[in-house]
Amino acid sequence: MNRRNTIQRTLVLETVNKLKCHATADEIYDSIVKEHPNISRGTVYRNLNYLSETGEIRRLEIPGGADCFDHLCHKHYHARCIQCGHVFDVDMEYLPNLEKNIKDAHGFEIISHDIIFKGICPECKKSS
Amino acid sequence: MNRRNTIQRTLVLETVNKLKCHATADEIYDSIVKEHPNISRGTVYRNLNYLSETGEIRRLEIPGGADCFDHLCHKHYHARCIQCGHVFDVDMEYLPNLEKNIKDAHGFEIISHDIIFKGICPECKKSS
DNA sequence: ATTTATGCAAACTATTTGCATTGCC
DNA sequence: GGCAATGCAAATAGTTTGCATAAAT
Repeated sequence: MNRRNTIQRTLVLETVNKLKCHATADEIYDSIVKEHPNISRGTVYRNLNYLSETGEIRRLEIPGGADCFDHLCHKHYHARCIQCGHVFDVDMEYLPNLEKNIKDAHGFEIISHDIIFKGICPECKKSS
Repeated sequence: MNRRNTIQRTLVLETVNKLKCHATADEIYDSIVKEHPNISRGTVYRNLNYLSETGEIRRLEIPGGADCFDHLCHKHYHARCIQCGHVFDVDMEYLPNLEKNIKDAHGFEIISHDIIFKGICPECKKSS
């Protein structure tokens, strides 16, 4: 299980860092293919999984949508438009103590938490 | 667009109420098929969508998993085991004021929010 | 030389949709 | 009778996987 730094791996990591936030696997793939037409979707997915596991990038699981990948930045929350599906960052303090509010976790060991706000984005509000 | 109360619709609603919480479309379908072998998966999905829209049941979008459907109960938060994928209720007060903590929503109109804790459930902790 | 990683295609999971038919109101 | 809803199957979206080949160490 020795890591091997392939061009493809490097490309995926660089592209996630370049796109900064909320890029889906497909967007990352699209961005890479432009320059490297031979890379395969499977490889992009495999590397996104690998890099999330090593902690080099962060995976954001979107309810009702495709997973997104972020470069490492401060933890923050998200809002998703229920109409267009777009994900936005929310300007709100991260609540590291939130997990202490749990009265009884029934033996569940908590590792992290996400807050996802749902609503209508400005764009969609305009066109409705 | 006049609602028509079919046997299938009634069955889906009753089954969601019976299973109480966190039943996936598939679990709901399985439960109904036992008694009514002719019902189709498509119909179950269509009715789950319909009943969520009318507000008769609640849809819970699970990041990285299948959507769940709840009968109407008090709002609460969830924890999902990153190993087995099971969803649990969390015994923690609902925070109706959470949305007020947002400093700048950039014109985003917030309708609701979810908090999802991630971690390892007691079962999976045992077997690792 | 070894063995991890790739490319490709096929498989898979969750869900939606087109269409002819059924059956509620 | 009219139109909403069904059953079925095919389509879709997102992602994973098996396998032979390529390439990093």
